[in-house]
Amino acid sequence: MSRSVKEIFRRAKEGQTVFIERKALNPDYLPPNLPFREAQSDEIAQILSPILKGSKPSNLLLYGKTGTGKTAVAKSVLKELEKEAERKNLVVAYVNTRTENTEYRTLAEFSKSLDLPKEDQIPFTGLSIGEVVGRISRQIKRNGIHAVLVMDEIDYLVKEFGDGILYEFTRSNERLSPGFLSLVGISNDLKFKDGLDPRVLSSLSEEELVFPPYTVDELREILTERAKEAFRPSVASPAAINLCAAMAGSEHGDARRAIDLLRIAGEVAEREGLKQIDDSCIRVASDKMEVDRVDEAIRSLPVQNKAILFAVSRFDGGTNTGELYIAYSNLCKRLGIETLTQRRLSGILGDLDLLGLVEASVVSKGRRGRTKKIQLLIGKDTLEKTLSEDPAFSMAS
DNA sequence: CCTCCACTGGAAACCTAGGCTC
DNA sequence: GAGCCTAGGTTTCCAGTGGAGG
Repeated sequence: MSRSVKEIFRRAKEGQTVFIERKALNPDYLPPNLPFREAQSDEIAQILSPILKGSKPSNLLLYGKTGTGKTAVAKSVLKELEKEAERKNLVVAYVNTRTENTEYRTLAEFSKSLDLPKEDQIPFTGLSIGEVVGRISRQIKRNGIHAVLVMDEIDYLVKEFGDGILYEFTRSNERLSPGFLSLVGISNDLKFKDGLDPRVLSSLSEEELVFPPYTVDELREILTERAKEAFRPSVASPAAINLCAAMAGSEHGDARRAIDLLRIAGEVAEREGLKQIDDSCIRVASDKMEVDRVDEAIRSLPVQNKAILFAVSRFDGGTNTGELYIAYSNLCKRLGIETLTQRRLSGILGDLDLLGLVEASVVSKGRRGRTKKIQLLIGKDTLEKTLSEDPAFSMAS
């Protein structure tokens, strides 16, 4: 072990590393230009441009699956917009509602960009949402601020807390005059509109823009560009980049995933002391990402779901609901945890299926009834290893 | 073509835990 | 603190069903 530690340090000292600029492959790195998103950038710029003449731009909604460049495009246009604006009362704010985690913190974060007077500062806690909205509105009105607020992962906010603050913001514009507030919502989920008040929806989606997934060819080009920044020359061969693009893109053109894959492959190569990323690095990286994903998915499961998953793993070659329920009940008794009903088990199986940990499909066996055919989709050993971390399972297996 | 199994999956009631208000 | 509200998870109840075997 100490030998490998020494080896690592020696390599680092000699600068014999594959990276020049590792952060070019970080998930939140904003590259100087965003290939294949020119159309979207232009359109957003077009929609927001009235603000430079002092009038209110339409609200805007951006849609697209993860890794289609929504956030990056939005951020880069805003950066440009800020540069362009000579007016001092232009405020551009970006908030990710998921990382802020609550309505209150989302608003508090926004308020930081508004430069509230001392007596109106938003404390960590203690105010009602209405009061916070009030202070923000007052400030916008008083100083005639022209504000653009980008709300990333807005679907999360709506799912967790409803459309209350969106409602406030979308209909408050008369009260803000001479200032105004334009909203740019970013969502992964097309369905989130269902839960919205129709008035909010129509106001929020005055303009809509859909981000299509990247094709494999596009991913390849994106990766090539990033690789040029991130790695020493010839570390990432075209063939390696091709493979990354193909592996990550086969599902749904997720650039984030592709970039992660390339970064991890680079880390693998570095660790192995290679000067080039080869196919095996990428496969190792891909496996690692998959294992991490599964691991994380299992770890964050509630006990009951874990127990059911464990029960499924007892059956090689699949099982069905009735059989599984018996096994599961016994397991619960053994572990000393509550036993849920069969109805519930059926529901949880559906969840596990959605997570891709288990395959559960309804089959009919004619006279012998209908049931779910259930199969474990992940390695038994990974599962057992991860589950054994949970104290409730220490004496299982 | 009908039966009838072994469940499925919808609907609604129930049961907490947590947060908020007074 | 008591009282109220809400959100999730769970249970209860039950009508519904694909298709092998009659």
